[in-house]
Amino acid sequence: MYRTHTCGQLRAKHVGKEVLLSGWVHKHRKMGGLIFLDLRDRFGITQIVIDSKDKKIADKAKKLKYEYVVKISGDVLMRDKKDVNKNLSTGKIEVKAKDLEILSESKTLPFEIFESGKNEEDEELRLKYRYLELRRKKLRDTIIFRSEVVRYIRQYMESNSFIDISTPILTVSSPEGARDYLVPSRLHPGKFYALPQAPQQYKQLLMVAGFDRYYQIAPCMRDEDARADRSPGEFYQMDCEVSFMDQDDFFKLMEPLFVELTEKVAGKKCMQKPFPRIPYKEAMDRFGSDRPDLRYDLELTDISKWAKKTKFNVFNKANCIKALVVDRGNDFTRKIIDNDLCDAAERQGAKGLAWLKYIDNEFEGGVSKFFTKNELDKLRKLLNIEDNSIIFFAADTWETACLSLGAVRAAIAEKRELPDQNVIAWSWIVDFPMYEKDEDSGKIDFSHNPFSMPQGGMKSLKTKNPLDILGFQYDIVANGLELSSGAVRNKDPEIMYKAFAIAGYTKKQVDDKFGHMINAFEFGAPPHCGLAPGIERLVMLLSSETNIRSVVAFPKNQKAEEPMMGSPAKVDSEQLKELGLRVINKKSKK
RNA sequence: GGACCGGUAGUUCAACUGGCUAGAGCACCGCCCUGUCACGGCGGAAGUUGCGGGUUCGAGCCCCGUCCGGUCCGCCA
Repeated sequence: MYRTHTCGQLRAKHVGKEVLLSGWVHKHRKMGGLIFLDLRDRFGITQIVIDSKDKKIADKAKKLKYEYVVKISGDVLMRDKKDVNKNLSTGKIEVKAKDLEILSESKTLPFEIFESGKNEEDEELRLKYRYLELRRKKLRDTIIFRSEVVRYIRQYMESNSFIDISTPILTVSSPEGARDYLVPSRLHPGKFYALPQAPQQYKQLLMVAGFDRYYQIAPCMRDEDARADRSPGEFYQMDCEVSFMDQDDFFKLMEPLFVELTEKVAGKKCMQKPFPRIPYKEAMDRFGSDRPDLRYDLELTDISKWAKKTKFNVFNKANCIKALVVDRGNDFTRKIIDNDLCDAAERQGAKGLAWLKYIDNEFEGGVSKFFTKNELDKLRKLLNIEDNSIIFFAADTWETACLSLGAVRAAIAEKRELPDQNVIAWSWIVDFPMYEKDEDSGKIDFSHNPFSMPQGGMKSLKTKNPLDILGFQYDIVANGLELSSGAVRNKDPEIMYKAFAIAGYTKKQVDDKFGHMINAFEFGAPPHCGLAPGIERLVMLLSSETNIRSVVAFPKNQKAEEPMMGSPAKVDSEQLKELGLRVINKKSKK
C-alpha cells in the first residue's frame, strides 16, 4: 500500500489519524535537529516533519534531494497557530513521520520544479524535459483545466442529443486546404493514406446518413507552419454538425455552450449576450479585422471622400483611406509610431503609416503640412476630433487599409492594456464572401470553404457578380481569436457544380475530387450546418494563455519537432523497403 | 521561402563606451543549525561566452559567415 490520502487532502479534522502519503520531495529544509519536507503530488503539498533523533528515518531523510519519490507513514498533527501556512490548503496540519521509504531517486534537475520567479527557462529545454515541466503547478493546472473544458463540452453536447462518432484517422488526401500528412500503404505500394485535416467530409456524410447531431473531439493534422496561436502538425477540434437547422437555429443551440464555458468553467464574464452578429464587411470596416477584439472601442472611419478632395498624393492614388482617432495623442512619440505602430501596419501590407496630431487645438506633425487649414477643419468635424488626439491613416486597397489600421488598433490596445482579462467578448462574424480575386493572376477562387451554401442559392450564382456573392459562412470569434469557421453546407449537386464552375472547375474535375460527396447528396441530403472550434484556442482563451504550447501536454516546436521523443525521426531501411519507399536527398536532386 | 529578435556555469540573469583572473541567486558537494515553509550560516566545485573566421595591443561586447530557438509574413478552405 502506498497511500491512504493524497498530498492535498489532509485537514484539521484528520488530526490524530495515522496516514500513509506518497509523493515527490518538492522542497526540503534541513534544520539539524528537525527536517521539514514538502511532499507533493498533483493534488497539493503536505508538510512532513522528521525528528533527527529518530535514527531509523533521520539517516534516510538526510539523503533526500529534490524530486525523490518517497512513501511516508506518520501521524497528522495540528500546527501551532504561529506555524500555520496560509498558502497551503493543508497548511493547518503537518505529518510527523514514523517511517520513510525512498521509492525512487532523482538526478540533479535541469531546472527546478517550484516556480521561484517570473523567469522562464529556454523553451527547448522545457520541451525536452516536458514531463518535469508538467510537474509545475502552472502547467499542471492548465492541463487539468483543459480536461475540465473538454468534460464540460461533452456533457453539453450529450445532453443536447449529439452523438459522438469517431471518423477515420487513415483517410485520403484532399486537394484543397492545407498540406496533408501522408502515410504510406504497405499493402498498396506507391499509394498513400492522408491524416485528416478535419473530418469535414465524413461529418457531412453522417448528416446524409441521418445522424442529425454529431460531435467529436477530433484530432486534426495539417503540415503547415506554426504561429503563437497555431500548433504545427496537430491539434484538436470540437467538431460538430447538425441537420434541419438554419444558421440562426444553430447559433441559438451552440451559444449557451460558449456562455457556460466562459461563466461556469472559466469564471469570466461575457461582454455581450446574445453574441453580436457582425457581417464580415462591417467587422473589417469598423475594426480592421475579421476577428476583432471587441473588448475595447477604437473604431476606424472611412474618410476616402474627404481624402480624395485633398492634394495629398498618397491619398489621391489609393482606393480607400481609413482613419483611426486615438486620445492622449501626446503619448505617441516618434519612436513608438515609427517602431511599433508602423511595423504593425507594414506587416499587414501597408507601405507606411501616415499620422498627424491635434494638440492645443492645432494640427501638427506627420502629414499635417500636406493639407490646407480648411481641409483640416473639415477633417476635425468629420472625425469629431477632440483636443490632444492623434489620427492615424491607412491608404491602400480596401482590404489592406482596413487590415493595416486594424493592426495599429490592436497594437495600441495592447500597449495601453485596454483588454480586460476577465472578460470574453464573443461574436459571430457572418456573411463572408464566397469568392475572392487573386491580385496577381486575377483569378476568382473560393475565399473559404467551397462546400458552403451561397446566400440566394442558384439565383445568386447565376445573376450576381461572383465577388458580391455572400456565403452562409460564419466564424465564432472571441477577444481577437478565431475559434472556428463554420457554414451552412451546400448539399445541392447542381448548385455545387455551378459554384465550382465560377472558381474555374469543370464538372469532371469536381466529380474526380468530390464525386463521392455529390453521389451521397443525390440520395436525400438534409440541410445541415456545423462548426469546429479548436480545443487549444478555446482553452487558451478561457485561461488567458497567449501561447498555444502552454495548453498542450506534449507540444511540437516551431519546426514541428517534438524534442523529448525526437520526432520526426529516420526509420531503418527495412521499414522503407517493406513500404516500397526510397529516400532521395533533397539537395542532390537539384 | 522571407523579415526581425535572441543564444554567457545545470539554470535564471549580470558584466557601462572593447580593458576580465567573466560575476551573482537558485540547484549541486561538504560542515553547522529543533519550528522552517523562497529557512538561515560558513566553505567548495562548476564556463571553449552556440560554432567558425576577421578587425584590434586586447573581443562576451565590433564585423562576416554559420547553426539553433522564438515572433511575424507567406501558408493555414
